[in-house]
Amino acid sequence: MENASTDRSTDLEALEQSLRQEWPYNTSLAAFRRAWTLEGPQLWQRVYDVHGDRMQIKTLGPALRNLEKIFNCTFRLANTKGFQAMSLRDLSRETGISMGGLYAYIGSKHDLASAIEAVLRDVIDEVMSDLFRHALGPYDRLKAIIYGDIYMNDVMHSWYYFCYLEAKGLTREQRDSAMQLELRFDERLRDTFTEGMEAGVFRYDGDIDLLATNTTAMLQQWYLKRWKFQLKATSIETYADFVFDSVLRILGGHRPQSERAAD
Amino acid sequence: MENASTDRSTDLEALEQSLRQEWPYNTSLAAFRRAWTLEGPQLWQRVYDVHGDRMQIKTLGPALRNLEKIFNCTFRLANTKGFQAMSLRDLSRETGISMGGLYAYIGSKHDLASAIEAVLRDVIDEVMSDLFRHALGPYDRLKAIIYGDIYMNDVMHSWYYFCYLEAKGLTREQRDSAMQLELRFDERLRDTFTEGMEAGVFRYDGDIDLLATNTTAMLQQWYLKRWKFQLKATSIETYADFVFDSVLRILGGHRPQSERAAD
DNA sequence: GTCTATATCTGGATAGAC
DNA sequence: GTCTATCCAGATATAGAC
Repeated sequence: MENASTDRSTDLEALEQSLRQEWPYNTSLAAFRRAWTLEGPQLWQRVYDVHGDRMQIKTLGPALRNLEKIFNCTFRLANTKGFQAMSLRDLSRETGISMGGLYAYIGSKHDLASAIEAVLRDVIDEVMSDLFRHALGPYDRLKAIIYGDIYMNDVMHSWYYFCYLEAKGLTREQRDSAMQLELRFDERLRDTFTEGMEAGVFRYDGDIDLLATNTTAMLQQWYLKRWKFQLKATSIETYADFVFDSVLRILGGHRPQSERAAD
Repeated sequence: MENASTDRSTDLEALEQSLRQEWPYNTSLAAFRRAWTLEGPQLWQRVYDVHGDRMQIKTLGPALRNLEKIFNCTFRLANTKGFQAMSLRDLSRETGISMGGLYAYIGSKHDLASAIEAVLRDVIDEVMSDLFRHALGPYDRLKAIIYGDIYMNDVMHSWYYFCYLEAKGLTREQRDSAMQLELRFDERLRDTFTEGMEAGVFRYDGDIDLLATNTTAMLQQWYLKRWKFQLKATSIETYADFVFDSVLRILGGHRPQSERAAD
């Protein structure tokens, strides 16, 4: 991933460059997708990186090709009839891979669900780490969180939807980590609110923890209520604008002069 | 149900009496529970009314006693491991009723899920019909919807949670009705907003449909994110106040003089 | 690396005794 | 009205050929 350097000196460099600038990936869904390539071969490569050690197949060519088939068909089946209700025979038929073949890619049915959760966490962690590595003012930070998260929800829709609805099938550890991840996201929102209030950008005398919690909930709607948005033909930009606008209205916030930059 | 008269003349009477008054059941959770008795024997009687024709047992005594066991254990099992993952042998062990015994109360495993959905719909319909039979001003109507819905979510928590997460296991018809019910709820919120704007009680220039949609989402949080509210020890009154306050802030609304009544 | 064939078991559902 | 015993479809998982 070119966007997420793990090298310390590069981190510092990026951090300085980005001071007082907008997060560069939230200007549009198209820009986000171009920057983060969470689709196509790079996605399946990531799946292989995370899950490869549990596979018998080591040749990259067929591995990536079949991982794509297996995961995509799992989403199609699980997100309509449910993961428990989906049999591996269903999956075999749908992918065109035999039963025996499937087991060269997954250790067990549960392993498959587990891998999906692990890959999604990996992606979220990478994108959010990058977002918080940029030093943004509270207004731009809030904007980056909201737009970035909705874009990510959109690109990784099947993954989020699966993890939300099949959480009960995961291990205790995985459920706990998922809860921790959500709590951490809430905290980051809350800290952004607090920071903005201290800076005089927001003024709000209500319950700031609950506001963070419910902002998270509004963001999750983009993958949880897809049927409704499709029915009403609501575009992703419309929805992201709406969420941002709603939170600002509650917070009593407007973009401060000091944060006006490239945008 | 004493609260939901189907008699027309009584309807009109209640309607006149309630003009310009608050909905009488949203003053506190305790008041709501006292008025609507959605627990105990009356609840199982309702289950029997809705689902009884599919049962072999016709004697009311054991019927109510075992229905309570079966449904409560189903909630405990399904809401932890999932309905599909729960076997009827699990349910048999948990209830203390034999496999054969269970089948005297349900036609099939799927029937059980189906009955849960049907009973919940019945309750929602009854409570909401009553709410909208009262002629309230837009401010009080909004308050009644928000508090009433959260109270109902709380009392019927297991039922809501089950229906939300096991929706995929239901028939196409049932899923469609559930979606219709939610859309109708959104519409009623939206109409309340519109009415309030026309009356000058609210002023809002944003997307009113999305606001209704996301208000519904905030209300659903009370049963979807119970783990978070328990963790943070958020009381139901605190949460209901917060949601009402947030929507009012977005709408730019305050309680008008004209709607001040008994409260 | 992929397939066929098969072992093994679990779960839903029913028959019939009490 | 409730239980025991049993049937059998369908599920996961593996062995071993190609």
